[in-house]
Amino acid sequence: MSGRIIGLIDCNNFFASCEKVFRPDLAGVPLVVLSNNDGCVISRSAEAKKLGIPMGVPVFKIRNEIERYGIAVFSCNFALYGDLSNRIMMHLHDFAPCVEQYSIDEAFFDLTGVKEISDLTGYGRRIKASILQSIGIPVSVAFAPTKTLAKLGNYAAKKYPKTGGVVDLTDPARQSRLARISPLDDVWGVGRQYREHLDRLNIRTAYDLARSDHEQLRRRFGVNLERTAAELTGELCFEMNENPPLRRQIMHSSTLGQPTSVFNSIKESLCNHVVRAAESLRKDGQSAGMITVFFRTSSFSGSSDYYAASLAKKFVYPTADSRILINAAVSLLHQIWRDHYLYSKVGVILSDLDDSGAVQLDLFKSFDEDPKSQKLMNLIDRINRKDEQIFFLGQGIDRKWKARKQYKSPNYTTRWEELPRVK
DNA sequence: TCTGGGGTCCTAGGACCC
DNA sequence: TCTGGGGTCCTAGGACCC
Repeated sequence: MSGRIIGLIDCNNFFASCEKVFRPDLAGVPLVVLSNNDGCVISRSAEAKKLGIPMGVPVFKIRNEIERYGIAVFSCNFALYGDLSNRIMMHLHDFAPCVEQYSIDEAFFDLTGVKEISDLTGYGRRIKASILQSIGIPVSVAFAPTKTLAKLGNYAAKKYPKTGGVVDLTDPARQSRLARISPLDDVWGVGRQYREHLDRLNIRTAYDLARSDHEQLRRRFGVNLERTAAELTGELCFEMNENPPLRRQIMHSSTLGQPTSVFNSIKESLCNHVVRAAESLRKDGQSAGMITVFFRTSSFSGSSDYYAASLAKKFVYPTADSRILINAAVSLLHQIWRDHYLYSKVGVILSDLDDSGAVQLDLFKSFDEDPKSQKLMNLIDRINRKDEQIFFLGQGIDRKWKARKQYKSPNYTTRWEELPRVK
C-alpha cells in the first residue's frame, strides 16, 4: 500500500553555516551575513538568532549589538555558497535516486518504492550526519507523502530540538498532530495576505486549512491555495520535477549607494547589470528576445518627487551579445530619462528567453546569426571567469557604483589563490 | 511594513478576430 | 452598429517562494 515518500533537506542558516565551515575559530560565535552592498542582514547563525537579531535588519541599526556581543560580520559570497550547495546536491544523489533542487539550500528527493528503507528516521539521520561530515553544513530532514507536508515537517525538525533535526511525517496521525499546532505562517504557499484573509474565516492552523472547504478556497484564492490545502491532507498536487525548465527571465538590479541624478552614473550602473545578465544568459546557452530597462527614485508613490519608468524592446532575433544588449539598454534609457530626479534604483530584465542554444545538435541553431559574436562572447567569458578583466566602456572606468563588500570571505573553494592553508 | 535581489504562477481585463 | 458566442494573445497586477 505504501504511498509516495518525498524527502526534503533544508540547510540550517545556510549562508552563515557556509562562512563557519572555513572558520572553525568562529564555532559558537554569533555571525551574520549581509546583503549586497553590505546593506542588511540576510542570514544569521543560531547564536545570532538567539540574540534577537532580526532577519532583514539594516546593519547600521545593530552596530551596538555587533560591538557588544562580538558578532562576526560577513559580506555575502555567492561563489562560495553556490559551490557548497552543489556539493551537497551531488552528495544527496548517493541517498536518493531522484533529486529536485528547489533552491540554493533546499532539495526534494523521492524515496517512493525504495524497498530497503524500513526506518525513515534512521535514514534521515544518516543523510544528515553524512552531509555534516563531508561538507560541514548542518541540515534538517523531513519525509512526507507531499511536498507541502515535507515542508511542514522540516519546519518542525528545526523548531523542536527533540526531533534531532529529522521528522518522519508519513503517518497520517502524526500529520494531523503536527498540523494542529502549526500556524499558517509555517505553511508553504501561505503568505501574509492569505494568512490575514484566512484568519477572518477562522482558519488559523495548518489543520484548519486542510479541513476547510477546498472548493471555496479555489473560488476565493485561486487554484494554488486549493492545492496547498489538498497537499496538507496528503493528496499530492505538486509533483517531483527532476529537471526544472530553464529560467524564463533574468533580472539584474540594485539600489545605488548614493541616489543620483547624473545620467552617466545611472547609465554605467545599468550597463553593468546588462553585462552581468548577459553573462548569466550565455552560461545557460540562452538568448533573449526582449529587454526591459527600469529605474525609479527612492521616495515611494504619492510624493511629488517620485518618478519611475520602464520601457521594453523586442529583438527581431534573440541575442546573447553583450554589445547588442548594451546598445538597446542605453537607447531605452535615453527614451525614458528625465533630469532633476534623484534616482536610487536601476535594473534590467531579459525575457522571452530562447533555449535553443542550450540544446545540443539543434536543427535551427544556425539562427544564432553571427558566429563571430558567439566566439567573442565566449572569449570574454573565459577571460573574465577568473577575474573581471575585460569590460565594456559603457560600464564606466572609475566604477564608483561597485558594490561594497567590506567583509567578504575568500573564495575558499573556487579560486586556487584563495584556498585555505593548513599550517 | 519592508529590508534586497532574484524568481514563479495565476487571474482579470482589454484588444482583436471570426 | 448591435446582437451572441467563442476564441486567442498580451499585459498588468497580485500572490507566493528563496
